[in-house]
Amino acid sequence: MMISNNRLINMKPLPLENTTSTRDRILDAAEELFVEMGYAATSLRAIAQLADVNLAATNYHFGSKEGLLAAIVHRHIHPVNTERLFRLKALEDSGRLLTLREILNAFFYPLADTLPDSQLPAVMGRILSEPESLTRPIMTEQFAEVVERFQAAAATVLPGLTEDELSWRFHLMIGSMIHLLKFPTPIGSNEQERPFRHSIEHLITFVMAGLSHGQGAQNG
Amino acid sequence: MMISNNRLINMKPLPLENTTSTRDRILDAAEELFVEMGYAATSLRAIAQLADVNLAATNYHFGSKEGLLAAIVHRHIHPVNTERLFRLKALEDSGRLLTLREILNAFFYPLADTLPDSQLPAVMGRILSEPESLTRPIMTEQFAEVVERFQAAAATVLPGLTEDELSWRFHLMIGSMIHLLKFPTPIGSNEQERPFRHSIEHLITFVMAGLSHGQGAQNG
DNA sequence: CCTTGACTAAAACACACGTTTGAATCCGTC
DNA sequence: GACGGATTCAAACGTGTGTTTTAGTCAAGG
Repeated sequence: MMISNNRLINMKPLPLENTTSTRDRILDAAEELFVEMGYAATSLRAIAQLADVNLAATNYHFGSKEGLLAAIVHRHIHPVNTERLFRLKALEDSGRLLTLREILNAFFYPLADTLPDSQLPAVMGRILSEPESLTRPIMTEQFAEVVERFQAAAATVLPGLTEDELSWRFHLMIGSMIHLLKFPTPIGSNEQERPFRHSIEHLITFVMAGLSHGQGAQNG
Repeated sequence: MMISNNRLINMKPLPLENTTSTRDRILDAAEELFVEMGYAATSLRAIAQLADVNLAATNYHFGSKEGLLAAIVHRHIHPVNTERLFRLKALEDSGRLLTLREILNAFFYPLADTLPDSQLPAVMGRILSEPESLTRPIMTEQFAEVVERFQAAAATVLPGLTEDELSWRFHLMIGSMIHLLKFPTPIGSNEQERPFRHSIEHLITFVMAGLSHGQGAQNG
């Protein structure tokens, strides 16, 4: 990703204009098209047209197409991860003995709570499904720390599991989560649309069973 | 997808040449590159070069880039689905009362058994993560029937679940499966490479707990 | 009022893409 | 050994891509 030569490209605090800024219109349009077509199949021209913005504006504001992607991811996932760590810290600071359910709540519910009605599920579901070469830098930068922290927390309430076994189960848990982001309701079901919280609830009970099976009493 | 004007494009029985045919070399090369770069980011020119084949050969043999993708999927998934249904039928014909474990075995193990040492996990993991517009026709054509059949079988051994609840759990199960195809071992773990059977075993115990929680005794 | 810097506009650049064409070559069959 | 369909080949077509350039607009500051 080339760095634009005259401007920091990523995290500029919004200038709080009364009308939507060019920069934000690009982010919104790009998001919509990435979800629909995938990253590679979405052209900057299509983004510029949908955002009603000049073609060069994207490269001006984000340096490159990849920089644009990074900005989209960051906008969605940064507040979620902040909230996740905040909730986990609150749990740990309570001094109580935690339950697995509490830990999973702290991990998953920020996906639904932090930016209500946001496009987060669709956006992240699609982006996390892009080829590894595109995904890996984003995954590691945005996720590694959080997953590690939560896996450590889970280890304390699942003392019967080896580290390897726990990482296997976490691995599969992440798979369920990504799939649910991409398809928030069962495919081919007549389930009507519901708040994402509802999907999260199914996810938590499912993975809680998967994480804790073979242990003693399931807490939570 | 355009149909080539002088040839059926998909299912020609291999001519059994002593040396690898052009058609097969294209399939092998395309597979490798699709896995690495994704569909959209892989050019026919790169495929032709890797396969040591003329650029026009792909369109000659498969009609279009999309036809090539369909042929790749079919080559991997058709024998697996055949084997899945065969094993399920064998179970059902036994007249016994089945266990959930038996049904899941019949569903998942063909992924590892049917084409030993094949590229199936990587290939399908990547392709199933492509944008929906590309994926959907493939999913429905190749998967709908099998999933429906197995979900019906699972319903008989999980009588305590509503149809909606079961489809939710199946939905999450498929997510774990796809993720496991894409990443056969936990990310960031020091787990060494193992046969795919080993990943499958983790998958089955994980989803078995997720599918059957809240039920009575877990059978299998 | 002029300057400055952030931003937008229009056009072009250089290149890669999927696909098509039409001739050349292979190869089993008559 | 010539015919004919199957396959391969080199070359080109038309289009779309991400990016860059150059000029222009606009609002605030000195």
